[in-house]
Amino acid sequence: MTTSETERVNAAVQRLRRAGLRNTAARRGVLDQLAHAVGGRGHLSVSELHHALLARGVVVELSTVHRVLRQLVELGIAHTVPVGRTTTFGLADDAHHHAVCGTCGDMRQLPAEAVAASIAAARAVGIDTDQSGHPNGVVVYGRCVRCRTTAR
Amino acid sequence: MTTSETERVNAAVQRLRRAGLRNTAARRGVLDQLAHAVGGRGHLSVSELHHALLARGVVVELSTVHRVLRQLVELGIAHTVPVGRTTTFGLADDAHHHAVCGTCGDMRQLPAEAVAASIAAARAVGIDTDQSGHPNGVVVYGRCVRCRTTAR
DNA sequence: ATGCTCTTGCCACTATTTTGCAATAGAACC
DNA sequence: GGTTCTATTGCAAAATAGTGGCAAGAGCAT
Repeated sequence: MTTSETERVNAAVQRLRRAGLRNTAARRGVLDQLAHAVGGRGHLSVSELHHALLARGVVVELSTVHRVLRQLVELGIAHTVPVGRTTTFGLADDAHHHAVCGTCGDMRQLPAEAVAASIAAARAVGIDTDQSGHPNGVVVYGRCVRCRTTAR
Repeated sequence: MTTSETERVNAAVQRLRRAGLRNTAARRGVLDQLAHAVGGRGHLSVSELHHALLARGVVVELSTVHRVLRQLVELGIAHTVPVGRTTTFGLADDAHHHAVCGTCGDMRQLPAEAVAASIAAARAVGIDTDQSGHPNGVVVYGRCVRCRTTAR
């Protein structure tokens, strides 16, 4: 884990503490994984997260991972992106949005500027994204190059 | 059902026929409901669709509704928008995108122009939405006015 | 070190979607 | 209209995802 990852996890733990939540192994583990994942695919499903934790020796129940993630989302520390019928989770500490391949689930980040017009259009019809916590943000569903060239 | 709704359903049935699929009561029923729903909330969940069909006297199994919807999506006749942990379905015959309240599930349509920049940004990172069928399009997740003022 | 209370494990349960297989029903052809 | 071929549906069972209760266990303020 790089120092930047450590810092992000620490910052998140501080926010938990301020919300009156304790610094437990399960929460640190989940935050570690999320911070680590940002380098790669960016987001993880609950079971990916769970397996990664077990592989690292952090023994937690799947239901606990669900509970931890739900709290992180409520506090705005993590955010969700639905991919197919699974929900994926990522750290929400820098403002970004997502482009997802609906076929393989691969995901890329989109900078806030790129989606500003969409957010403005949504606000114009009464849907506001300027709320901490809760699912919010822009998701563009499409297909990645690989899935476009491979099969149909 | 208005004539425009009938036309949309007929057009969809033609596409089914061209794809070698039969014109069955279940498929017509689902298409009717989807065309009818566009006037209101726009999208329906599988069980909303199922209940609506039964209420109209179209007796079909829930699993059949699932199968029909999957095919419609594969053919690009319908498209999906994930809302919480349920999937909602709508007709895809006019190009539109969605703004969704993550709290109550309420949904508004966004015109293609409004989200063009987001689509371009996604394409720039390798995710292309110009594919018929399969989940595609822009979804803005936020909160509607009612859910913003009510509670937190 | 103690005690208060948040957290977790464990487990049962709901909700949603998928699948195999036999029976049924489109539609092309006679 | 009747026949035939095969896609489609009903049925039922199972896979997948997430939730909720409760007692045991673990943070953390003192």
